[in-house]
Amino acid sequence: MARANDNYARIWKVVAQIPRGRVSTYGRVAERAGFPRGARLTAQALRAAPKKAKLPWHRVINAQGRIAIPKGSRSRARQRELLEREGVAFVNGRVNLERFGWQTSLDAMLWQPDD
DNA sequence: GTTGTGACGACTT
DNA sequence: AAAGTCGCCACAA
Repeated sequence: MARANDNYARIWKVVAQIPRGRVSTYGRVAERAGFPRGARLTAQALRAAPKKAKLPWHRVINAQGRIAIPKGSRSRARQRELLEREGVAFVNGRVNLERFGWQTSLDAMLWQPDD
């Protein structure tokens, strides 16, 4: 039987693959890690992620293109900073997933650094 | 063992 | 557009 920690590890592995300047969602990360409906697992895994792992945790946002961390939290503002620093634009507090969403297959084909 | 909760998300009212 | 409902997974009480 797989322990919880093993599941976290699978999530972390996927998160680590998100390229700089791109974002993914909790649901899509979970899906790619083998948990078709495990969006919440991704959230758990990221909260539990050791700093030592140096994961690009900030590249994971919700399916609405919004930062999911509760307002008022310190990391919330930090996540936005880190993303904007990578060139991810926020419009009305939202990221356009069409543009910045990490699409593994399409990435190789149509991702242009400029746009 | 049960219950409530959440950095979620798809669907239905 | 907004508010419920339900499925999912781990965790705390």
